[in-house]
Amino acid sequence: MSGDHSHNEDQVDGGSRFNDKYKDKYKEKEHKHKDHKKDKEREKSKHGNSDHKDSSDKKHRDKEKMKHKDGSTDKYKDKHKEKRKEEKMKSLDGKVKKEKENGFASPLHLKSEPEDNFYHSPKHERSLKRERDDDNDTEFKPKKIKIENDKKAKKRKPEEDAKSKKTKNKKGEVADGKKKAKKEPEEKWKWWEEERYTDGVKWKFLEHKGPVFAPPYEPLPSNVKFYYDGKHMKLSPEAEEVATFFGKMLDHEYTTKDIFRKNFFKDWRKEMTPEEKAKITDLKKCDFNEMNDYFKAQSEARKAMTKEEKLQRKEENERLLQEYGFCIMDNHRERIANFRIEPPGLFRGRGDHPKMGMLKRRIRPQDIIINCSKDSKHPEPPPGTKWKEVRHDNKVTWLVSWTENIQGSIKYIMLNPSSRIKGEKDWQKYETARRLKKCVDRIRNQYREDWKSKEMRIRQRAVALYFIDKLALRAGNEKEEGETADTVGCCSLRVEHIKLYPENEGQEYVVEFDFLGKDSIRYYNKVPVEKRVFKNLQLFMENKEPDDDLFDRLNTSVLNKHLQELMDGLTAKVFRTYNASITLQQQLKELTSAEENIPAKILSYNRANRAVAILCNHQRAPPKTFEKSMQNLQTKIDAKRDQLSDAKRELKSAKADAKVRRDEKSKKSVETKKKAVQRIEEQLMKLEVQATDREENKQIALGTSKLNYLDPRISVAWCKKWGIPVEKIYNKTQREKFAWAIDMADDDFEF
DNA sequence: TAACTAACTTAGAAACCCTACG
DNA sequence: CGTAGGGTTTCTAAGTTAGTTA
Repeated sequence: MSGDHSHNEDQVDGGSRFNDKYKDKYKEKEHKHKDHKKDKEREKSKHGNSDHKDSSDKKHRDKEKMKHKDGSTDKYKDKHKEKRKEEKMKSLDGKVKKEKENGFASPLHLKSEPEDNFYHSPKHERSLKRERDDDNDTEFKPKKIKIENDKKAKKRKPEEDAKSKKTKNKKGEVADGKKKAKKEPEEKWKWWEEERYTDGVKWKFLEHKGPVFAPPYEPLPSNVKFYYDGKHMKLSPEAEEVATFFGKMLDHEYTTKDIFRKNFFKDWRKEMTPEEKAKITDLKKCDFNEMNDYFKAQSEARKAMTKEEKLQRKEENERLLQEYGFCIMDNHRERIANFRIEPPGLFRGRGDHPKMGMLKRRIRPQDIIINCSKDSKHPEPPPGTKWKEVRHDNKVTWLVSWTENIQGSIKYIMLNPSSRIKGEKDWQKYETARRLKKCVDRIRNQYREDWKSKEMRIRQRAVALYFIDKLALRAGNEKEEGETADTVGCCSLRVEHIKLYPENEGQEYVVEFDFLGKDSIRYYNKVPVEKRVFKNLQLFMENKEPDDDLFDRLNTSVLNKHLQELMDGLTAKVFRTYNASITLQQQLKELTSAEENIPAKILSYNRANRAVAILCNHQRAPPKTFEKSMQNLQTKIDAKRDQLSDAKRELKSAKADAKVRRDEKSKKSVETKKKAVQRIEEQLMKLEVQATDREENKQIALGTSKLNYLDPRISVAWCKKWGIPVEKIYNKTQREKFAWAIDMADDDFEF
């Protein structure tokens, strides 16, 4: 058997001696696996591999073997094989099925970042006045907030009005004691001009009103009936509530999926009375249609409400927002992101999620942990109830937490992205990425060196890092099989996810990636790689089954530990941030031309943004109405064209007329006509740009990168440089989130 | 060391709402 | 004035990362 392990050993062409210790360790781990099936599977695959003792394998093995001082093993990484195999048996076309229905198919290539300059990182590096080095620099002058300067005040006028309305309202807030403190300055607080906490403390004072619970269940009116096997059946309130969750979703594809139905039915039965349970044994015999109709009618009714009713609803919402949607954190009133507790319902996992359809139970006060300062006025639980706990932990940022019943994970209520606590973190994230910029050359040289390492784990680490850097892949943690959809990232890639082509379409050493990533979004890409990478991949894949891990000596923890050594604060995800931001900056430089008008410049911006979205594989399902809306737009364009030729014709005749008549009036008429033509031309151009933009955006989602990966200062600087109002790039919410960047970035900001 | 836990960021879909157009 | 449809907001799932525990 010992030989059977060989493929697991750390060894590379360099070869080395056999290592029995490792084998033992490996065995030990095996026994830790909870599932016996998995052990069996393990054995199976070992046998399978032993069959592959080809000469090259032998050669490697016999030569000096690379050792893994870390004693790393195959670890649990492949423990989940069995299930996957089973699934595959069931559906050979699993891939196709699993794929999201977003129509994504073709390899999207980032046109920029050509191979040849990949390792050249932009040189110019300059720091802004106010900037501080993210980690240790605290030499910030805590300026007191003053009036914003005129320019900005002007620019922000529209929202400012809205803002001040809000700030007025807040006077309603409790103003007791020293803590609550000084009246909020009416101007926007520039937290970025103040010093930060350094010691892991997130706040000194925190007060809030607790969460808003989901409204209690309202039983259906008696005329809305449920039928089982064609016969009316009155359900108990508990069973009825869960039934309505399903009834509401009848039009959704989920309800056609086997797993969803199975999970739902199982959980639903748990809520039934013994009688109901005895009777309702087959979901297919359940008729939820009246419920479905009822809820549809309800939403129609809501839409059809009178203005006053709508206004009333709005005001009620606003009241709730004012009361529960804000907290006081360190003397400032800050917006809470999700102050409403998630209502009960059926779990909607993405992709092929094994738990889809399970009942997400209602959260009650006794499930809730409150976090606030000791010296604050603690939120009251609803009458007759108790919180699970009230704690005062100022090393964390959340206000409320509870444990969710599907995955057993913890959910939190936290602050809005516009808040200081989120903003600082965001800013810091980009500063870390900028620090990476300074040393990325070194790191790239290093991993290129490591491709030649004698140690397998180092080679794997280096190749993985290359992918993360070049392709902006996610780190790829291991996941518990059967708990979530089968998706992967870089470190968890399996052999089946890549194909190697020594030569493909005229290019050498092409790797084809095809896997499901986060949210079960397909990643498909064909990329030429360096020869050494290619050879390494061949080596990593040797004697492995399709569902073996490509990087069996690597996981995210190992990788991140290594990265940490290369640069303080460096982790795998920093590469995504860095590459996204640097790409935007590069693309903006490349695509923006001074002569173009504003709409054209904005198109360029969107294209630069798009390059990033493609790099990060941010996709969306093409809107259902996409084709139609494209057509509509085309019709508009055609109409505009006609209008233009009409206007031109009129201009012509006006000109002719003016020539003959030579009077003021006809001259004027020419001028007007000229203007009209110009105006129409502009409109046409705008429409055409819009069409191009939309077409190019069909399956690409720009929002995610804009919100999470692109240093906003790059965009702000670009706007300032070209005289584009930031509003054209960022909507109100985005401007709130990026207020720090809008305030501090000048037109010469360099990422 | 690996498994587990906590905290926090990132993500696409769906719901909502506003506005331009007929 | 009604409405389509597109932008915005909300929702909550699904990741990453670091720290703790066994």
